[in-house]
Amino acid sequence: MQDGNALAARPDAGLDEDKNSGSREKGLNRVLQILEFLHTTQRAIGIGDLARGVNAPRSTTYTLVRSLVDAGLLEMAGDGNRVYFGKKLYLYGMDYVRGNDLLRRGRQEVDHLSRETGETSELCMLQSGRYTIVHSSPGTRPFRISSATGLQIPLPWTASGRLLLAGFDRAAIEDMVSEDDLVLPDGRRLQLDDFIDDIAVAKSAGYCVTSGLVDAYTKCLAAPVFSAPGRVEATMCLVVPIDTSTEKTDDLIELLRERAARLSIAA
Amino acid sequence: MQDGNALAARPDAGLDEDKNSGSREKGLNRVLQILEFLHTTQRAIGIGDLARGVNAPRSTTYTLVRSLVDAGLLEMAGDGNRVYFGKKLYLYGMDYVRGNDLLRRGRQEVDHLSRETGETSELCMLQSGRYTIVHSSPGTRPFRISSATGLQIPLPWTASGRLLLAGFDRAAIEDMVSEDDLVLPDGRRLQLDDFIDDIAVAKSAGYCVTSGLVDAYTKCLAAPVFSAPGRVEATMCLVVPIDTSTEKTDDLIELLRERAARLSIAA
DNA sequence: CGTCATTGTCCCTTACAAGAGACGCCTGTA
DNA sequence: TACAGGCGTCTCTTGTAAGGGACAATGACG
Repeated sequence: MQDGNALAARPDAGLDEDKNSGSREKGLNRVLQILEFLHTTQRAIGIGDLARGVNAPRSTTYTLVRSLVDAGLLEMAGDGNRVYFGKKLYLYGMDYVRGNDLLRRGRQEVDHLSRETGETSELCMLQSGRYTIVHSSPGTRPFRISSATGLQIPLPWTASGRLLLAGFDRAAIEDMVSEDDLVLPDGRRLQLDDFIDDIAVAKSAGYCVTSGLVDAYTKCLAAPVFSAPGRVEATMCLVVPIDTSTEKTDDLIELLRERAARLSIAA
Repeated sequence: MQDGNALAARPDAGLDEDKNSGSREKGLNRVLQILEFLHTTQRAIGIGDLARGVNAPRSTTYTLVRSLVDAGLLEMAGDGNRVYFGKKLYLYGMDYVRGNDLLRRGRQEVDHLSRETGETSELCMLQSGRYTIVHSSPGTRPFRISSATGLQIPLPWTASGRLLLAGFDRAAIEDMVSEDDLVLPDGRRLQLDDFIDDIAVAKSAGYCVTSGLVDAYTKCLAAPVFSAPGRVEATMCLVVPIDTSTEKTDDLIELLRERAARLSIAA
């Protein structure tokens, strides 16, 4: 994973001022940082490296990791001195799925849609103010568009982001979008006003299409999933080659909107 | 955490360091208890009830829940003052699956097996000294055998339990199996020695069948999945009607062992 | 209308966990 | 052989978070 492209190291814009002055940290916060760190690395990691990664004292890290391993939230990886997520987290995650109609049905719908169209399909949500790919199904194209579940991407880079922010006022949007988020991967810079305009357009249109934002070869089609009238809870989206014909794109959008609407019903 | 399921099985067995004398608890431990509690309730719960459920002061519980909600590990449920697992836990759980070949392939194998045979199929593992159904696929019978993912059952009640303990010595087994665990749902009581004998038999046979242990209508066929020679990492099992013919049972065991062995290879 | 139970917030105290650092143990390499 | 670097454990101190408890605001009774 390219840590370079702003996904991993995020100073968290503003208020979460990084007291690196070594102020004593609450154990729980350290744990949350550890989990988040493992989520970004996506692999087992040594405890020493972990301590360095979350900028915590070694002794503290050992203590916390032991607690977490005992609890089953983390597991020691095969070779013995590395840790990664544990079975407990998987079980809790399954509990979440079970308790969440939208996610459960959304996953099925996404899988179905990608099999049906052959394109990469995703279910996206806001996750504590950030755009998150909650589930994705790869499609059948020879080149696979990279989009791991759980990946977090700046909202302005995506079509879904424009839909997910439909319900929020300007202040809330400014709050969620950092300056860095407005800079696209290719270096271009979006204007916040333009982005907010996009959101309004997407809201009234009931779908959104972006071309060549995250990369130059794809466009992204997205449709909103409502949890209540006007409240966008999630989006379904399709990632297709940027040269897809207008007619085919329109067909796909139509299909996508229909499926997204179907998800909206009982939520 | 030994007292993890205290509320499910034994409302107040008392023996587990239940220092209700008001000893100050570490925040992290409280959090672990909260998560475990939500796992057993399987539903959103009010913060007051939660505090009562984990026997924690209200003020502390509010503080912790707020942290967890901010972090996305928990979410406020729809109506507003209830909490349940959050998206973050789902994402971490998916990370676990991704980083765990055995689980990923095991899930597929189980789904496939149950479609193929029409019987309920499960993947089981030891989870911090407890038997856990990690994944299950319902099968096509009219009466559905209840076996939720994440369910924890006393080891002696199951065929898989006998296989999972194959690698452990007597002391370790005694440590994992409480007195209560030896009492079957119908009230019968197993002798620990008999259980340990069962384990030895299962180990050398390479499979295990139990009839009418958890309930009177089913038998359970299980085969071991090895992560290293001799080390049982998981089991696959089939739950079939107790009156299934011997020949069919034998066929199923054969199939099961083959599939379990296939899982073992690369792990 | 009172009464009782619950919910969410706040403040103050002190028990205790986070952290610094030293220690012994490995393994690699110069 | 000596050194450097990482790992895992342990001890001791002190800053701080857990907890007790009071408070206002709700809502459910009768």
